[in-house]
Amino acid sequence: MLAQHSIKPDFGTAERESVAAEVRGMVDSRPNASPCSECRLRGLCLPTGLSEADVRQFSSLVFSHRRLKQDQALYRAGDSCGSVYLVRSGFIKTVILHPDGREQVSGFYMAGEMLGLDGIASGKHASDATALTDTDVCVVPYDRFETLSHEAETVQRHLYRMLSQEVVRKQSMMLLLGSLRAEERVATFLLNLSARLVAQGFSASDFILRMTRDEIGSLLGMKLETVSRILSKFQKDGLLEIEGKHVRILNIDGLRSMMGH
Amino acid sequence: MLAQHSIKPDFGTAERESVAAEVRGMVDSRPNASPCSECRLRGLCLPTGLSEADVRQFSSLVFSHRRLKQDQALYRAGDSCGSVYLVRSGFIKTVILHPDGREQVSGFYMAGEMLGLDGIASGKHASDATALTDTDVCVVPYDRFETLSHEAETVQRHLYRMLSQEVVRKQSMMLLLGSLRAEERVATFLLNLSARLVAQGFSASDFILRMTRDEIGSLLGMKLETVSRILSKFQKDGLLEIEGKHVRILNIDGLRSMMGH
DNA sequence: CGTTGCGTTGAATAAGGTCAAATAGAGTGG
DNA sequence: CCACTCTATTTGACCTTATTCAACGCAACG
Repeated sequence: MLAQHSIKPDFGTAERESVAAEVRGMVDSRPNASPCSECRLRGLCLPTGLSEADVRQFSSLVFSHRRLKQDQALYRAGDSCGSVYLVRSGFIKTVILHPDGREQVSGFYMAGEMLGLDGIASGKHASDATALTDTDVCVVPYDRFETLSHEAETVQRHLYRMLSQEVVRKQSMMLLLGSLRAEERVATFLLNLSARLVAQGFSASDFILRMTRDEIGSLLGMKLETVSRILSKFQKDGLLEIEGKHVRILNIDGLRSMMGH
Repeated sequence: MLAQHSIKPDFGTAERESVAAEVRGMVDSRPNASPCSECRLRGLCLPTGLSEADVRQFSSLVFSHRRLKQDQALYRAGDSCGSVYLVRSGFIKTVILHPDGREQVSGFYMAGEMLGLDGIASGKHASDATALTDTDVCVVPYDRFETLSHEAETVQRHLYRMLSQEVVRKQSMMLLLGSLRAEERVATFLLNLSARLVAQGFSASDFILRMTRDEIGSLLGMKLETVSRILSKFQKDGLLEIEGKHVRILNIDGLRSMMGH
């Protein structure tokens, strides 16, 4: 019932300051080092079919890059929010807080994925974002989206799409949390993770979990023991091999069939 | 385990056609009858502090109005989506579908609230939207948002905000579904409904549920029997009176204290 | 009136949570 | 390099919560 993800005691308070605040304070400390046109993730975070001019305009939106060490916060709930973020490399989790102190992982974000979209509505972030591994993000102040949009319709539409896509994703999570049983949730989670890793050119069947059982359980609305038991069961059933955080899917169709009834 | 909200057998196939398709076919059958500047919901669906010119521009976005009878669909999952909708009066539920046939209510929408935002990403609606009562909506083709945005930054920003707000709402639902117990969920639901009714000028403590126990349960990730039992318990505990769909909250603080352990 | 959908309630059951113990691993300081 | 510490993970036994199954009441409606 208590907060599950307590702050590591070995962080000094300075270290715990969220980076977002830091970034907002900067004028232009890190001009766009590598333009989007040369980024290997271009196909992931930019819409396909952009003209060179469009890409240049999008590139101009990227205010700076930001490096996070493992366990460092990108932003915290309540921080004033002027930017959205694109993950370049690494892994980030976002966590929502219930007034009574309970908290829940609301998403994991990997290369090419955009986060921070929940902060636009109120100007304050509605969740914490924390790096699960050393992570590199592009910082995109969204007022630039708004002003640039006058010139670049394609870029503007892209943000609309990203926002809508996030609604769709959260909606699927609602379905998962409200209608699927524990085994179905875990199978869905693994296959979703696998598919997203494939989009980055990694193996669909052999990967490392960057989060703990507790964090997986928190996202899926179940206890860590349940996650562990289900992973063990999947292994016993020959669907996958799991050794700590290393997953190898042995029977992807079998796993798929666990997703629905 | 089967689909819970089966189509009423007394609907003919023509009747079941979603209205969205119909609307898209129209050129301009119902020019904006009542401009936004005169709408009593202006404070709800428009950002405050808009200039008269801004309001006029927003008003020009509203393509047409649409009247739905109870149980009629506004759109269905898979329908191609060119508009978002603002509820003028009445009550709409949206339902997400799992590939295996299960379905779940993803939201209820009342006057002043915007729906259909999940369709922007892919150009196809990701859910069904069905009227729970006779309902009147404003149809806002969002390509107009995109083109008009060139002139009206405020209006454009408004859509960003609405989209982001929807992300926040879905996120709160994730927290509810993943971390709250059944009683907490029902209490949260009732108080949320109450607050939204207040925004429309209705009583906070005395209102009619426009949805069935099954639909409430579906939104909250529990069975209709559980909803019924919990409402009865709340009544027994003197928190509220319930008689069918008529709710009267007797102890709003008591109910609030049910939300968080 | 019979039918049908909605709601309530009770009893039995199953799914997942809680508690506890044991093990494995990673990182630390000596 | 080793002992120590801390955290993550696994697994078992038991318990709680919500689901399932079933019966029944009620109101609307053809």
